[in-house]
Amino acid sequence: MTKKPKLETVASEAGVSVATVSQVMRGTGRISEKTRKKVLRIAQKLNYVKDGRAASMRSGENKEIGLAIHHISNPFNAEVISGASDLLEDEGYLLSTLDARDNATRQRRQLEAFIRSSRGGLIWVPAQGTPTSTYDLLQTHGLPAVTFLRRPDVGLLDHVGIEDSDATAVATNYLVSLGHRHIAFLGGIASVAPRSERIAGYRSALIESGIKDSIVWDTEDNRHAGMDAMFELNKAHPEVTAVVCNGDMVALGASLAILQLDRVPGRDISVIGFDDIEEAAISMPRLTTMAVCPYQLGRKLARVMLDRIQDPGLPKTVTLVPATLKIRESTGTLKAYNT
Amino acid sequence: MTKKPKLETVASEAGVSVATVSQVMRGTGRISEKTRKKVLRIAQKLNYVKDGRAASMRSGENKEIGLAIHHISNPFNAEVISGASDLLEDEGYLLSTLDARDNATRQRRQLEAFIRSSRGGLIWVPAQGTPTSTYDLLQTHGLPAVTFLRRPDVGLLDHVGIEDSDATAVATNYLVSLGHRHIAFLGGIASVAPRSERIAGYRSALIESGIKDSIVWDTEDNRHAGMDAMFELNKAHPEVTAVVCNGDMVALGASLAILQLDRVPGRDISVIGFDDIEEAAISMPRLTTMAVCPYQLGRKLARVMLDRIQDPGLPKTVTLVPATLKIRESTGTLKAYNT
DNA sequence: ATCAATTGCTATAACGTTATACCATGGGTT
DNA sequence: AACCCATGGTATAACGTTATAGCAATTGAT
Repeated sequence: MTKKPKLETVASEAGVSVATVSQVMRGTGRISEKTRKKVLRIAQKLNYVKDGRAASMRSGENKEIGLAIHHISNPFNAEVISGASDLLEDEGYLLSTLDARDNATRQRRQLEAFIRSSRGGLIWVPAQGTPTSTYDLLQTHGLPAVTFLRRPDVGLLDHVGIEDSDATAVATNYLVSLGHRHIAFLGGIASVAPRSERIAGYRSALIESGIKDSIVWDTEDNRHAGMDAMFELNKAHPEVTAVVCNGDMVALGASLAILQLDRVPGRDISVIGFDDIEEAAISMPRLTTMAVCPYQLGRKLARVMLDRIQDPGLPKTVTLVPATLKIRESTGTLKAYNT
Repeated sequence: MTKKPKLETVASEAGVSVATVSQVMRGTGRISEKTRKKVLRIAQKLNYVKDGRAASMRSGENKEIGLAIHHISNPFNAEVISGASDLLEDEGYLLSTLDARDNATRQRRQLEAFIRSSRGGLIWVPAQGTPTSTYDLLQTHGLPAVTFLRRPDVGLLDHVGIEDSDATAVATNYLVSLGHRHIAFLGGIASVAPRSERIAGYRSALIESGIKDSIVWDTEDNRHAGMDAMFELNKAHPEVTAVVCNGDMVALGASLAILQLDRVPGRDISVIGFDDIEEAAISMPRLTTMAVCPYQLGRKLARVMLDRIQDPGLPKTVTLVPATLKIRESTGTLKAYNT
């Protein structure tokens, strides 16, 4: 294996200076067509790839941007990543993903590594219990950052999220319109955004309809936990005939629990999800949900990130995308015997 | 926002030289306890984080390693990532993930970016149709690399995979032992490893049992595609009473299709998966599958990567982990009227 | 023939680390 | 006093790029 080629290697082989080679590689400066061709040919022959560390150090540019999120396996998140990645790649950036599994300490370490390598930007969902010192860290190092889904109290960063409160209110109102009176909110742990806002939407819808009973039940946002939680919820509150879920994965888990209790989602107990992941349209029964288009959300995220990189002086922006009710079979009118 | 602090900033504040600060930060050299404490205190105060680009450039070390995979949203892959990430973090490395969505061109671009930034190492699943030039690229630049799941023909890299052929034979034999005679293989596209090996295992098991009928049906490896494919398969080959799937996601999709045909997986048609993702244990019906522990697989992968980094001269290794049959409800004996 | 402008290229100083070599100083031993 | 040898530091040259300034030629206008 020959030594890794650098500018100098190419330059001496081509009989020109490193400056010339550098300019050829970047397509800048005034270079005759003849030497340009020659340098390119030799660079290709030697398999030359520039050292991005040196380049980025000198030029201050870095086309690698990071995305730090909890639970990449969540299909919603995965689609967001696809959307962001597609748009960024079109602009010559590279998106790499970190999964902190919602652990603030782990996330801190990961963000430090990002700062260490002076990444071009960061899109992130703050992990649960993120201390303000982490926001400070980003601030002092001037890393262009956009938060996603969870909006921190310190509003120093750009943010892209969902109209959580409105959407959850719409979902709740829909269940009320079907005749349900005992409606629970299921999913999420602690009161991190956006869960707290969703609960607010849920509560305000109930109050508007003159329903006093409000039941909020904690779970981690995955299928298994959602299933277990639904069992518990049903045991503790058998009167509940409808649940608004904090995400489709929880809703799918809840549906599973209902089926295992020999009831049918949408007939005996109504379930409404949030996200509209691909599986929602093919599950049994098919899931009624508050749909947001995660792919488009990802693109929006990338757009905000690019704008921030291009002009760090811009005022901070907050973008909230709406969610729309998608009615399928997991919801239905309240049966007579349940009233 | 203050300027980004560097060694010099810390040094002048502490009244020492940059060399001293550098040594303190790395815990090398001879430094008195007194100045050590002082420097550390000031570095902390200034939120100093070293520039990894400069450090890595000078020292030749890089503690960032990359994982390039198709479809991070696949729960199996996600668990592998967790396992690898945990072990690597313990050793002070950072793992970031790239999703090429099984596109060779996209993957090529991503790997080039990795070489540009001289990452410490690469764990990857070669995308479908990866040209040999991509392997060459890794070779010429000496990037320590480990392939995963899909073993390239050019055996120049370390590899960690699954005993695909054996496992699929075990699955097929189990179905035969339940009385099934018309068994199909469902999932995967084209003949990339490990699918071709799985098909080999499936075929050899059939031949051993004296069954001539072998049906291989293509699908992308996700739930939706699996469902659609099962519909088609059933239409084309209504005689099939059992399917061996190329992954749990396909198997879950197939189960869904069977249910929608008003049949029951495990009673009318047997379904057997591969991977044993978390959902397999809670789906309806619960999925019989060839279980591998993806988390442990991830750790193994990280271990191989670290060994390779530590000693690039080591002979290349190939590790194949076994899969074990986990019997649940999606498989059952052949009913009389089906023979 | 003179001056100005353009073309094509090069020399060189950064960027922020780390590795190496080196230099004081202050004991202990003879 | 002369020596050795720790101890606790510092100065400085890399690492591989890019940005800037500048220098010969060549061309074109007068």
